[in-house]
Amino acid sequence: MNIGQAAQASGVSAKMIRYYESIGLIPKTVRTEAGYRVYSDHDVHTLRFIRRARDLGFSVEQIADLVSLWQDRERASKDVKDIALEHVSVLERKIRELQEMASTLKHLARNCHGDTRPHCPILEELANDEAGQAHIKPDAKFGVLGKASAR
Amino acid sequence: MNIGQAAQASGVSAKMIRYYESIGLIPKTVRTEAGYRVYSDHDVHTLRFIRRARDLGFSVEQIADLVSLWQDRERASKDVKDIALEHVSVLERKIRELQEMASTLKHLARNCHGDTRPHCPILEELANDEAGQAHIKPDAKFGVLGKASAR
DNA sequence: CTTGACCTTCCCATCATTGGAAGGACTAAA
DNA sequence: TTTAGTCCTTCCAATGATGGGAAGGTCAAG
Repeated sequence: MNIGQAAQASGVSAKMIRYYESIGLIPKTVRTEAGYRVYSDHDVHTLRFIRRARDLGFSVEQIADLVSLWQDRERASKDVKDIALEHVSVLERKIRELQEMASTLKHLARNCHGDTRPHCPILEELANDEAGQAHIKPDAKFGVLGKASAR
Repeated sequence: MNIGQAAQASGVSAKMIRYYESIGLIPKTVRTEAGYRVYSDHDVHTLRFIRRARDLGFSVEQIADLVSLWQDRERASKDVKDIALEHVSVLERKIRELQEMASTLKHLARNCHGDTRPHCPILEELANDEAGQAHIKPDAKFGVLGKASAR
Protein backbone atom coordinates (compact mmCIF):
# COMPACT_ATOMS: atom_id res chain seq x y z
CA MET A 1 0.00 0.00 0.00
CA ASN A 2 1.20 3.50 -0.81
CA ILE A 3 1.64 6.30 1.66
CA GLY A 4 -1.69 7.89 0.84
CA GLN A 5 -3.59 4.71 1.60
CA ALA A 6 -1.60 4.16 4.76
CA ALA A 7 -2.43 7.70 5.79
CA GLN A 8 -6.10 7.14 5.23
CA ALA A 9 -6.09 3.82 7.01
CA SER A 10 -4.18 5.12 10.01
CA GLY A 11 -5.45 8.64 10.37
CA VAL A 12 -1.91 10.01 10.20
CA SER A 13 -1.29 12.34 7.27
CA ALA A 14 1.20 11.37 4.58
CA LYS A 15 3.20 14.43 5.54
CA MET A 16 3.44 13.28 9.12
CA ILE A 17 4.29 9.72 8.15
CA ARG A 18 7.28 11.02 6.21
CA TYR A 19 8.17 13.26 9.10
CA TYR A 20 7.97 10.42 11.61
CA GLU A 21 10.21 8.40 9.36
CA SER A 22 12.67 11.26 9.06
CA ILE A 23 13.04 11.63 12.81
CA GLY A 24 13.29 7.90 13.34
CA LEU A 25 10.00 7.40 15.14
CA ILE A 26 9.16 4.78 12.56
CA PRO A 27 11.70 2.81 10.55
CA LYS A 28 12.42 3.44 6.90
CA THR A 29 10.04 1.54 4.70
CA VAL A 30 10.58 -0.63 1.74
CA ARG A 31 10.39 1.31 -1.52
CA THR A 32 9.17 0.37 -4.97
CA GLU A 33 11.58 0.66 -7.86
CA ALA A 34 10.23 4.11 -8.52
CA GLY A 35 10.95 5.16 -4.95
CA TYR A 36 7.40 4.96 -3.60
CA ARG A 37 7.12 3.99 0.04
CA VAL A 38 5.26 0.74 0.65
CA TYR A 39 3.33 -0.01 3.83
CA SER A 40 1.98 -3.20 5.34
CA ASP A 41 -0.99 -3.66 7.62
CA HIS A 42 1.47 -3.99 10.42
CA ASP A 43 2.89 -0.57 9.63
CA VAL A 44 -0.60 0.85 9.66
CA HIS A 45 -1.17 -0.70 13.04
CA THR A 46 1.90 1.06 14.37
CA LEU A 47 0.74 4.32 12.85
CA ARG A 48 -2.61 3.95 14.55
CA PHE A 49 -0.85 3.37 17.84
CA ILE A 50 1.08 6.56 17.28
CA ARG A 51 -1.99 8.50 16.38
CA ARG A 52 -3.81 7.40 19.49
CA ALA A 53 -0.88 8.35 21.67
CA ARG A 54 -0.75 11.71 19.96
CA ASP A 55 -4.48 12.15 20.51
CA LEU A 56 -3.77 11.72 24.19
CA GLY A 57 -1.32 14.58 24.01
CA PHE A 58 1.92 12.63 24.31
CA SER A 59 4.97 14.29 22.82
CA VAL A 60 6.78 12.61 19.99
CA GLU A 61 9.55 11.78 22.40
CA GLN A 62 7.16 10.05 24.76
CA ILE A 63 5.53 8.30 21.87
CA ALA A 64 8.90 6.94 20.82
CA ASP A 65 9.32 5.53 24.32
CA LEU A 66 5.83 4.08 24.29
CA VAL A 67 6.33 2.46 20.91
CA SER A 68 9.54 0.88 22.03
CA LEU A 69 7.95 -0.42 25.21
CA TRP A 70 5.02 -1.69 23.18
CA GLN A 71 7.39 -3.69 21.05
CA ASP A 72 9.33 -4.98 24.00
CA ARG A 73 7.84 -8.18 25.31
CA GLU A 74 9.93 -7.94 28.42
CA ARG A 75 8.84 -4.45 29.35
CA ALA A 76 7.84 -3.62 32.89
CA SER A 77 4.36 -2.15 32.95
CA LYS A 78 5.68 0.33 35.48
CA ASP A 79 7.72 2.01 32.78
CA VAL A 80 4.60 2.60 30.75
CA LYS A 81 2.59 3.72 33.72
CA ASP A 82 5.30 6.18 34.72
CA ILE A 83 5.20 7.85 31.33
CA ALA A 84 1.45 8.04 31.47
CA LEU A 85 1.35 9.49 34.95
CA GLU A 86 4.05 11.99 34.23
CA HIS A 87 2.00 13.13 31.30
CA VAL A 88 -1.13 13.29 33.43
CA SER A 89 0.61 15.62 35.81
CA VAL A 90 1.68 17.90 32.97
CA LEU A 91 -1.89 17.89 31.68
CA GLU A 92 -3.25 18.72 35.08
CA ARG A 93 -0.87 21.57 35.57
CA LYS A 94 -1.88 22.99 32.23
CA ILE A 95 -5.53 22.57 33.09
CA ARG A 96 -5.02 24.53 36.27
CA GLU A 97 -3.28 27.32 34.39
CA LEU A 98 -6.06 27.58 31.86
CA GLN A 99 -8.72 27.46 34.52
CA GLU A 100 -7.03 30.26 36.35
CA MET A 101 -7.02 32.38 33.21
CA ALA A 102 -10.58 31.55 32.33
CA SER A 103 -11.87 32.30 35.77
CA THR A 104 -10.06 35.63 35.95
CA LEU A 105 -11.43 36.59 32.59
CA LYS A 106 -14.93 35.50 33.34
CA HIS A 107 -14.87 37.51 36.50
CA LEU A 108 -13.71 40.59 34.64
CA ALA A 109 -16.19 40.10 31.85
CA ARG A 110 -19.02 39.72 34.31
CA ASN A 111 -18.23 43.21 35.55
CA CYS A 112 -18.04 44.72 32.10
CA HIS A 113 -21.26 46.17 30.79
CA GLY A 114 -20.46 45.24 27.26
CA ASP A 115 -22.27 48.17 25.79
CA THR A 116 -21.31 51.12 23.64
CA ARG A 117 -19.75 53.07 26.46
CA PRO A 118 -15.98 53.05 26.92
CA HIS A 119 -15.81 52.15 30.60
CA CYS A 120 -14.35 48.68 30.89
CA PRO A 121 -13.03 46.83 33.93
CA ILE A 122 -11.20 44.38 31.71
CA LEU A 123 -8.95 47.07 30.31
CA GLU A 124 -8.68 48.66 33.72
CA GLU A 125 -7.36 45.45 35.14
CA LEU A 126 -4.87 44.95 32.34
CA ALA A 127 -3.68 48.50 32.78
CA ASN A 128 -3.53 48.24 36.54
CA ASP A 129 0.06 48.66 37.65
CA GLU A 130 -0.69 47.01 40.95
CA ALA A 131 -2.12 43.90 39.36
CA GLY A 132 -0.70 40.64 40.55
CA GLN A 133 1.28 39.25 37.67
CA ALA A 134 1.77 35.92 39.28
CA HIS A 135 -1.34 33.85 39.72
CA ILE A 136 0.34 30.77 38.42
CA LYS A 137 3.70 30.70 36.82
CA PRO A 138 3.54 29.12 33.43
CA ASP A 139 5.96 26.26 33.36
CA ALA A 140 9.17 26.61 31.48
CA LYS A 141 8.70 23.92 28.91
CA PHE A 142 5.17 24.38 27.67
CA GLY A 143 3.15 27.41 27.04
CA VAL A 144 -0.43 27.74 27.66
CA LEU A 145 -1.94 27.97 24.28
CA GLY A 146 -0.38 25.89 21.70
CA LYS A 147 -0.23 25.74 18.06
CA ALA A 148 -1.59 23.74 15.25
CA SER A 149 -2.05 20.06 15.75
CA ALA A 150 -4.73 20.63 13.22
CA ARG A 151 -6.26 17.55 11.81
CA MET B 1 15.71 54.23 29.98
CA ASN B 2 17.36 51.47 27.98
CA ILE B 3 15.73 48.27 26.87
CA GLY B 4 17.16 46.23 29.75
CA GLN B 5 15.65 48.52 32.32
CA ALA B 6 12.35 48.62 30.49
CA ALA B 7 12.40 44.84 30.41
CA GLN B 8 13.01 44.64 34.11
CA ALA B 9 10.39 47.22 34.90
CA SER B 10 7.74 45.63 32.70
CA GLY B 11 8.45 41.94 33.06
CA VAL B 12 8.78 41.58 29.30
CA SER B 13 12.19 40.37 28.17
CA ALA B 14 14.35 42.60 26.01
CA LYS B 15 14.13 39.97 23.31
CA MET B 16 10.38 40.12 23.32
CA ILE B 17 10.29 43.89 23.37
CA ARG B 18 12.34 43.95 20.19
CA TYR B 19 10.11 41.26 18.74
CA TYR B 20 6.94 43.17 19.59
CA GLU B 21 8.43 46.20 17.93
CA SER B 22 9.35 44.21 14.85
CA ILE B 23 5.83 42.90 14.37
CA GLY B 24 4.33 46.30 15.04
CA LEU B 25 2.62 45.50 18.33
CA ILE B 26 4.45 48.45 19.81
CA PRO B 27 5.69 51.43 17.84
CA LYS B 28 9.32 52.01 17.02
CA THR B 29 11.04 53.80 19.82
CA VAL B 30 13.22 56.79 19.84
CA ARG B 31 16.89 55.89 19.58
CA THR B 32 19.99 57.47 21.01
CA GLU B 33 22.68 58.58 18.62
CA ALA B 34 24.36 55.25 19.13
CA GLY B 35 21.20 53.42 18.16
CA TYR B 36 20.07 52.38 21.63
CA ARG B 37 16.32 52.19 22.10
CA VAL B 38 14.96 54.59 24.68
CA TYR B 39 11.83 53.92 26.72
CA SER B 40 9.60 56.14 28.80
CA ASP B 41 7.48 55.24 31.80
CA HIS B 42 4.54 55.36 29.47
CA ASP B 43 6.15 52.72 27.26
CA VAL B 44 6.72 50.57 30.29
CA HIS B 45 3.10 50.94 31.22
CA THR B 46 2.11 49.66 27.79
CA LEU B 47 4.52 46.76 28.10
CA ARG B 48 2.99 45.83 31.43
CA PHE B 49 -0.43 45.89 29.85
CA ILE B 50 0.86 43.56 27.18
CA ARG B 51 2.45 41.25 29.67
CA ARG B 52 -0.73 40.96 31.66
CA ALA B 53 -2.75 40.20 28.56
CA ARG B 54 -0.23 37.58 27.62
CA ASP B 55 -0.41 36.09 31.13
CA LEU B 56 -4.10 35.65 30.50
CA GLY B 57 -3.29 33.67 27.40
CA PHE B 58 -4.30 36.19 24.76
CA SER B 59 -2.59 35.83 21.42
CA VAL B 60 -0.43 38.61 20.13
CA GLU B 61 -3.13 39.39 17.61
CA GLN B 62 -5.75 39.77 20.32
CA ILE B 63 -3.34 41.80 22.38
CA ALA B 64 -2.92 44.17 19.48
CA ASP B 65 -6.69 44.62 19.40
CA LEU B 66 -6.84 45.11 23.14
CA VAL B 67 -4.07 47.69 23.11
CA SER B 68 -5.77 49.63 20.40
CA LEU B 69 -9.09 49.58 22.24
CA TRP B 70 -7.29 50.57 25.38
CA GLN B 71 -5.93 53.62 23.64
CA ASP B 72 -9.25 54.49 22.08
CA ARG B 73 -11.27 56.72 24.34
CA GLU B 74 -14.32 56.16 22.22
CA ARG B 75 -14.22 52.40 22.39
CA ALA B 76 -17.31 50.41 23.12
CA SER B 77 -16.77 48.16 26.11
CA LYS B 78 -18.62 45.49 24.17
CA ASP B 79 -15.69 45.19 21.79
CA VAL B 80 -13.39 44.43 24.67
CA LYS B 81 -15.82 42.06 26.29
CA ASP B 82 -16.29 40.18 23.03
CA ILE B 83 -12.58 39.56 22.73
CA ALA B 84 -12.42 38.41 26.31
CA LEU B 85 -15.37 36.08 26.01
CA GLU B 86 -14.18 34.63 22.75
CA HIS B 87 -10.92 33.86 24.46
CA VAL B 88 -12.73 32.34 27.41
CA SER B 89 -14.51 29.97 25.10
CA VAL B 90 -11.24 28.93 23.50
CA LEU B 91 -9.76 28.37 26.93
CA GLU B 92 -12.72 26.33 28.01
CA ARG B 93 -12.60 24.17 24.94
CA LYS B 94 -8.97 23.53 25.54
CA ILE B 95 -9.63 22.73 29.17
CA ARG B 96 -12.20 20.17 28.14
CA GLU B 97 -9.79 18.57 25.70
CA LEU B 98 -7.09 18.29 28.30
CA GLN B 99 -9.50 16.97 30.88
CA GLU B 100 -10.65 14.34 28.47
CA MET B 101 -7.08 13.24 27.89
CA ALA B 102 -6.20 13.28 31.55
CA SER B 103 -9.24 11.32 32.57
CA THR B 104 -8.70 8.70 29.89
CA LEU B 105 -5.11 8.33 30.96
CA LYS B 106 -5.90 8.19 34.63
CA HIS B 107 -8.44 5.52 33.99
CA LEU B 108 -5.96 3.47 32.04
CA ALA B 109 -3.21 4.00 34.58
CA ARG B 110 -5.51 2.94 37.38
CA ASN B 111 -5.88 -0.40 35.66
CA CYS B 112 -2.19 -0.84 35.07
CA HIS B 113 -0.35 -2.72 37.79
CA GLY B 114 2.77 -0.71 37.32
CA ASP B 115 5.03 -3.57 38.26
CA THR B 116 7.77 -5.50 36.51
CA ARG B 117 5.41 -7.60 34.45
CA PRO B 118 4.72 -6.71 30.85
CA HIS B 119 0.95 -6.75 30.89
CA CYS B 120 -0.27 -3.20 30.44
CA PRO B 121 -3.77 -1.93 29.66
CA ILE B 122 -2.34 1.42 28.59
CA LEU B 123 -0.46 -0.12 25.70
CA GLU B 124 -3.37 -2.40 24.96
CA GLU B 125 -5.64 0.56 24.57
CA LEU B 126 -3.20 2.41 22.35
CA ALA B 127 -2.84 -0.68 20.23
CA ASN B 128 -6.56 -1.36 20.11
CA ASP B 129 -7.75 -1.06 16.56
CA GLU B 130 -11.30 -0.58 17.71
CA ALA B 131 -10.46 2.32 19.96
CA GLY B 132 -12.46 5.44 19.52
CA GLN B 133 -10.15 7.95 18.01
CA ALA B 134 -12.59 10.74 18.47
CA HIS B 135 -13.38 11.70 22.02
CA ILE B 136 -12.99 15.35 21.21
CA LYS B 137 -11.67 16.64 17.99
CA PRO B 138 -8.81 18.98 18.55
CA ASP B 139 -9.70 22.24 16.98
CA ALA B 140 -8.04 23.30 13.83
CA LYS B 141 -6.27 26.34 15.07
CA PHE B 142 -4.76 25.28 18.35
CA GLY B 143 -3.19 22.09 19.43
CA VAL B 144 -3.44 20.68 22.77
CA LEU B 145 -0.03 21.04 24.19
CA GLY B 146 1.82 24.07 23.27
CA LYS B 147 5.30 25.16 23.18
CA ALA B 148 7.50 27.46 25.07
CA SER B 149 6.04 30.59 26.44
CA ALA B 150 8.85 30.12 28.87
CA ARG B 151 9.48 32.98 31.12
C1' DC C 1 42.66 52.81 28.24
C1' DT C 2 40.89 48.64 29.72
C1' DT C 3 37.22 45.89 31.61
C1' DG C 4 32.71 44.52 31.91
C1' DA C 5 28.08 45.31 31.30
C1' DC C 6 25.11 46.72 28.13
C1' DC C 7 23.33 47.43 23.48
C1' DT C 8 22.74 46.35 18.30
C1' DT C 9 21.41 43.06 14.31
C1' DC C 10 21.17 38.57 12.43
C1' DC C 11 20.47 33.77 12.36
C1' DC C 12 19.06 29.46 14.50
C1' DA C 13 16.21 26.29 17.41
C1' DT C 14 12.02 24.85 19.50
C1' DC C 15 7.40 21.55 18.56
C1' DA C 16 4.18 19.31 15.47
C1' DT C 17 2.19 20.29 11.51
C1' DT C 18 0.73 22.14 7.08
C1' DG C 19 1.56 24.29 2.50
C1' DG C 20 3.52 24.50 -1.72
C1' DA C 21 6.76 24.08 -5.64
C1' DA C 22 9.11 21.28 -9.05
C1' DG C 23 9.35 17.16 -11.03
C1' DG C 24 8.77 11.99 -11.62
C1' DA C 25 5.35 7.81 -11.79
C1' DC C 26 1.27 5.70 -12.64
C1' DT C 27 -3.49 4.88 -14.39
C1' DA C 28 -7.51 5.40 -17.08
C1' DA C 29 -9.70 7.22 -20.85
C1' DA C 30 -9.62 9.40 -25.51
C1' DT D 1 -0.28 6.63 -27.95
C1' DT D 2 -0.96 10.68 -26.05
C1' DT D 3 -3.00 13.14 -22.55
C1' DA D 4 -5.16 14.30 -18.26
C1' DG D 5 -5.31 13.65 -13.64
C1' DT D 6 -3.87 11.77 -9.47
C1' DC D 7 -0.42 10.11 -6.87
C1' DC D 8 4.29 10.07 -5.29
C1' DT D 9 9.07 12.11 -4.42
C1' DT D 10 12.25 15.78 -2.15
C1' DC D 11 13.11 20.30 -0.50
C1' DC D 12 12.04 24.64 1.55
C1' DA D 13 9.16 27.68 4.21
C1' DA D 14 5.78 29.09 7.55
C1' DT D 15 3.27 28.79 11.88
C1' DG D 16 3.62 31.33 17.43
C1' DA D 17 6.07 32.94 21.06
C1' DT D 18 10.23 32.60 22.90
C1' DG D 19 15.13 31.78 23.98
C1' DG D 20 20.17 31.18 22.63
C1' DG D 21 24.07 32.86 20.84
C1' DA D 22 27.53 35.11 17.76
C1' DA D 23 29.83 39.25 16.12
C1' DG D 24 30.46 43.67 16.92
C1' DG D 25 29.50 48.61 18.72
C1' DT D 26 28.81 51.72 23.17
C1' DC D 27 29.24 53.31 27.59
C1' DA D 28 30.55 54.06 32.43
C1' DA D 29 33.62 53.25 36.08
C1' DG D 30 38.12 52.38 37.60
